[in-house]
Amino acid sequence: MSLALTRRQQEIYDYLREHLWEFPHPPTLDELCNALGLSSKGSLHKQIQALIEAGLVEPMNNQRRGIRLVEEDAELPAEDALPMMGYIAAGQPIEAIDHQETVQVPEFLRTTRPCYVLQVRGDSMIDEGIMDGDHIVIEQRDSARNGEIVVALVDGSEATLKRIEQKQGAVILHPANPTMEPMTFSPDQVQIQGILVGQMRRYH
Amino acid sequence: MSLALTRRQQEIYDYLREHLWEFPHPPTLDELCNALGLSSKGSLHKQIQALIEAGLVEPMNNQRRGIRLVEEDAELPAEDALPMMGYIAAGQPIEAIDHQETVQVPEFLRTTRPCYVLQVRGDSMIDEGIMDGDHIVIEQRDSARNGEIVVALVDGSEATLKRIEQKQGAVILHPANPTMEPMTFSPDQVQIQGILVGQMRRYH
DNA sequence: TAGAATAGAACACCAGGAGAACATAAAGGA
DNA sequence: TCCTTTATGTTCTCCTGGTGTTCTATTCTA
Repeated sequence: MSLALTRRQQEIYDYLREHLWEFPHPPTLDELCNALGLSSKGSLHKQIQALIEAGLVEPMNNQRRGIRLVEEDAELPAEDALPMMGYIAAGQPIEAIDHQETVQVPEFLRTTRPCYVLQVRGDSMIDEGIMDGDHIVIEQRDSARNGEIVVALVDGSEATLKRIEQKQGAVILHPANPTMEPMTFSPDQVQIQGILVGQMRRYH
Repeated sequence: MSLALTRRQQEIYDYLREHLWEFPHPPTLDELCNALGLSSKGSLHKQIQALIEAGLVEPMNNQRRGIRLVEEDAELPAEDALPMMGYIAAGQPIEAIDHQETVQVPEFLRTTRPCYVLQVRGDSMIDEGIMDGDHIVIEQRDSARNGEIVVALVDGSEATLKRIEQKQGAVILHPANPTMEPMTFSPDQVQIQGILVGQMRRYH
């Protein structure tokens, strides 16, 4: 298979892959025409037909609202996927997500030890360039060196992402946000769950 | 097959291998002429024809789908690798790196269009959470919507990473650093080279 | 001097678009 | 149950411009 697509066919296919999910129902030809700036569904139908013959779109035999992409068959074995554990917001427990989810993480953003991914909520680390919505890669560990950014569980309930400073008999957690104050705890109040090793953000 | 290439044919082939990926679609003869500084597609066609006969370029028999290289079924280091083009520091040309280098980029940090990776030098976008040393993923484009963060070439020499605002007859580039001022240019001073679609940082 | 490369014009060809007409399925209504 | 309406997919034809192809004359270069 895999006939060579013309440029326009490629464009339309790209568009479908990018925007198809936005439609509440699979779109009609007219709706797609509208979205693509065409004024003749006949023309679009011809293009779609080509994509069907190329095996990229499921054939729709007179079905209505029948435009669907064929399943990306191969679930990538995803050698480079790490589990997405949930959301971390300063001062709250990590909010786990129910269904198993994974996130692709390039090799250089992780370590050789077990890692997992969290998504950040809130701006408590904004001065470190970690923003609301960022994905962060955490290496699983129960101890840290001073100056590392850690996921810490305070009093067994609140999870936070903070820079850590450990002294004799005290643990100080420094947020990276000028509107927040460092907080001091006794070592047995603070349980380290991992340290920050990578961060990713998408802009689109 | 495997006729000896003339010098010019070799040059063109080298160019294709190096720059073909930059085109959003396989380029037409006219586009390639433009890119190569030729003014006659007839001439280019003869050269391309020779490359086709040598088995290096996919034949296009009156089909209009642009110039494609035949599949180098060889290497392709990783499906998810993008070329690392060099360093970008506000106010300086992009510093290209000589040797070919690639960076692993997870799928959700890029788009379906051609992308590449730069490494940031300096703090000009620090309020956007983009810090010195970060890897950024750029989608190759020559236009942008207002509010997008772009790689812009100013006066043909200085490259910067800034949020763009385009008005009638003026382009304003907003740095995300309180110590720097927005700068206004005329549209023909500013050439957009791509838009920011992803960002990565390592902490170890 | 011969082959390579370029410019430029002219040509051939079809992808892609518009739009109309038709076919068919879903939804109602009587 | 049958007919009508409506929404939507399908199939046409026609046309245009973009795009590949071919040719010839000219310049470049070894």
